[in-house]
Amino acid sequence: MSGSVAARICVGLRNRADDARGDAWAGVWDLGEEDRGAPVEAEGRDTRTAVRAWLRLLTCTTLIENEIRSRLREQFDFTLPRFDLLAQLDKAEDGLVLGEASKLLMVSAGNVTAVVEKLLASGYITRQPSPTDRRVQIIRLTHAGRAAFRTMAEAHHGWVEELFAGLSDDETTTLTDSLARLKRSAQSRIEPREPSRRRGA
Amino acid sequence: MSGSVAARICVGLRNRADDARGDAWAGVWDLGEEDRGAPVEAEGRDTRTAVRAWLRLLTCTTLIENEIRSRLREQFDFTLPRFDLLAQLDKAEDGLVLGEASKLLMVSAGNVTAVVEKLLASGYITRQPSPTDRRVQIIRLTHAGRAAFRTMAEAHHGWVEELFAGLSDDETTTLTDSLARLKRSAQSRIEPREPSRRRGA
DNA sequence: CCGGAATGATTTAGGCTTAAAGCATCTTGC
DNA sequence: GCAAGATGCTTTAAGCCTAAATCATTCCGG
Repeated sequence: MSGSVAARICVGLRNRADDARGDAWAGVWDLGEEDRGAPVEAEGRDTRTAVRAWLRLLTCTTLIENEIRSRLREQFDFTLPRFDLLAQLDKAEDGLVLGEASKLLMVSAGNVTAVVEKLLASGYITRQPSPTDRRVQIIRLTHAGRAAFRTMAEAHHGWVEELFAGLSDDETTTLTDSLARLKRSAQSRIEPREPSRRRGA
Repeated sequence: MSGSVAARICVGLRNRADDARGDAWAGVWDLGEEDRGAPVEAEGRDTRTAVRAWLRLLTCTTLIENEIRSRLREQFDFTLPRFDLLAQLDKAEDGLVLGEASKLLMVSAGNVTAVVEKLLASGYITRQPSPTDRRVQIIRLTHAGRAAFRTMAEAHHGWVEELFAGLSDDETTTLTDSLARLKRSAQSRIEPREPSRRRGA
């Protein structure tokens, strides 16, 4: 996510804009009572509920992602996109086709090309064309890449546990289940986007 | 989020890397049984549970964020970071100091400067130094900016509801509450980062 | 008052990200 | 065979994002 956060409430504090890291967060959560033309429907089906959930989802993710990105940079001088790609490769026993990586990471194909270039330069992966289809490029972890990833992954694991430590196991599991349903909900409502036709349609 | 997703399972499909949009998602969710040196602790306190939750959180957010970004671009030719900044300004009755915007959006100060520049160019906001402190810059919505934001926000609202439509109100509310606790958990474990001292300490 | 420190914003260098265009290769229908 | 289209990757232009350096201003202790 190159995270970005939409729409939270927090007015003012004009003459002392600091201490936001401490307590200004407190009031940030309520959606206030502005009702910018989003009418409550007759039967009372939520309007606002979903938006509130989305904003919290986005804030949590951005918060945690920024922290992980920052620790990864400070402790390993490594970037999150590269780590993410290594993670995918660590799980794919016989390497990944670039297009697969693009889908798994939910980023564009051009982006994968760029990140791969960096990882090649550091010697963490290899890239070779498929023997059966010369359009296809297959990337694989090197030994050095796997070792580096394992080290970072262990730290990463610990960081995540630390950041989630305020939630019980049950609560975490419940959250995970809700998110699975949310993912299905969103996924089913996103029509597969056409890959940009050349001419005509 | 400049979204980026770490560590999911999904091996193979070497010779037909398509259809990932349909069903390849199905298996993507399990964390498999690789136990890369992350030992289950004696008393059975979770290890893995938190990481699984984090990965789902990240995937859900990236999925939804990408979709919203894409619709915003297609339907309004607008970017998400700019929309997010307008959203903050729409809620701040008497404008925002740049530093406040930076904290609310959880992005760096330099980034805010860049996005502000763009919004100034489109005439959606104004920027003026504070009368009491000439270091401080205050940004405000113009009428055009507010109108444009309200139009986009209404669409945005609808998109979010649509994407969450598979969850009941109760489930959505529960999710929101869990995320509030998660945010507190993470927040309390992130030490405020020093703003880079000049010389020495 | 004055100098050092803190604060707020901008600039800079580097990296990630996308959409769209382009190139190479493969597939398909005939 | 072969042309038309599909597919896989790379390139390009533009924009987002960060950390660190820099500049301007304010604050504070003396």
